[in-house]
Amino acid sequence: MYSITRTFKNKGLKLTPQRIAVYEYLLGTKQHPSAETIYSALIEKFPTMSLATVYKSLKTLCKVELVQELNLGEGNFRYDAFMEEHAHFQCNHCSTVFDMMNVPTDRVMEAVSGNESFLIESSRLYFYGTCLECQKKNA
Amino acid sequence: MYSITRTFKNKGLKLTPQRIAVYEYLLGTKQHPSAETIYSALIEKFPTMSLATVYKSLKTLCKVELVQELNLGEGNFRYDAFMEEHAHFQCNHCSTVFDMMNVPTDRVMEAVSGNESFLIESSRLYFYGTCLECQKKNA
DNA sequence: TTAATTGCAAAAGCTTTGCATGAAT
DNA sequence: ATTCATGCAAAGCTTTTGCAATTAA
Repeated sequence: MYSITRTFKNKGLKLTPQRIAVYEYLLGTKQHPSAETIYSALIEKFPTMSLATVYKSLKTLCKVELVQELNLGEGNFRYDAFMEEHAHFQCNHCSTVFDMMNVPTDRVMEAVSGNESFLIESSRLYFYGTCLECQKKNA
Repeated sequence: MYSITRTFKNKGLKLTPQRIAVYEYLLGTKQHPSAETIYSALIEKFPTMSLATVYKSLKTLCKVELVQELNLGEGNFRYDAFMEEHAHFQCNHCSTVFDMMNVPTDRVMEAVSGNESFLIESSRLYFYGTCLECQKKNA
C-alpha cells in the first residue's frame, strides 16, 4: 500500500483500483502467478477488468520495480512482488514455483563478478527438481 | 557427428539432413540463436527446409539432451549445444548472450541443496549487465 | 481540466499441430 | 515395406497495440 502510493506519486503515475488490485494480489500470494491467473482471480472483484489491463499494470509495476517478471521456460511469464534478490525453484512434477531463501545470491554474484569481464547488474537463478511434497508421494 | 549418430540410433530416431544441419549449426556458433535465426541461416543450404522442421528438430535434440533451451525473458527461446553445466550472461545493451565458464554451477547447486528440502536436478543461471564491449563504448 | 488509464477488439509474435508427401531404416 | 520425418498451412497461445470512452489528479 504505502510503497505503491509513494512510488506511483513520485513517478507521476496514476493509482487506479486495477493497479492496486494486481499489486495486492501479488503481495498476497506465493504462487508466482501468470497474467492469466491474476486476471482470473481478480475478475470476481472487478468484473469489468480486462486481461490487457492486467498486462499493462504488470508492465508498469515491473518498470517501477515493485514487481519482477520470471521466466521459467514455460512459454509464459510469472510475476513476483517479493523484490529481495532471491532464487527460484520449480518442481518438475507439480510445476509449483518456490522462493529459495537460502541461496546467497549476492555472494554468488560477487564470486562471479570477480572472474569475468562482465559488469553484472542483476540475476535470475532458477533451479529445477522435485519438491518435498512430490518426494513424499513418489517415495 | 559421432554423438548425434550414436544417440539417434540408440533412441530409434531417424538421422535426417535437417536434424544434422540444426545440430551442427548450434555446435558451430556461440550466439545462442533463436529458432528463427537458425532457420534463416540454414535456408541457404536447405532451400526447402521449413521453420516447423527447425522447431521439431530442436524439440527432438532437447529431448535427447544434445541441446538445451534457454529463456532469458525475451519472449522467445534460444538454443545451446554446449551441454556442460554453465551459466549465461546477457548484455542489457547489445543483447548478446555469453557462456560463463567461471561460475561453479555444481558448487552452487551443492550449497543450495544442503539448505533446502528440494531435490535439485538441474539449474538455469542467468546474469544480466554490461558486456566488456559495451563497457568500453560507454566509458 | 487535462493527461493518463481502461477496456475492447484486433493484431502481432512465437510455437505447435494435422496431414499428405517424401525419406530413412 | 514400414515407420518416421518433412513441409505446408492453419491454428493456438501469450502478449502487445490502437483508439474511443473513462477516470485520476
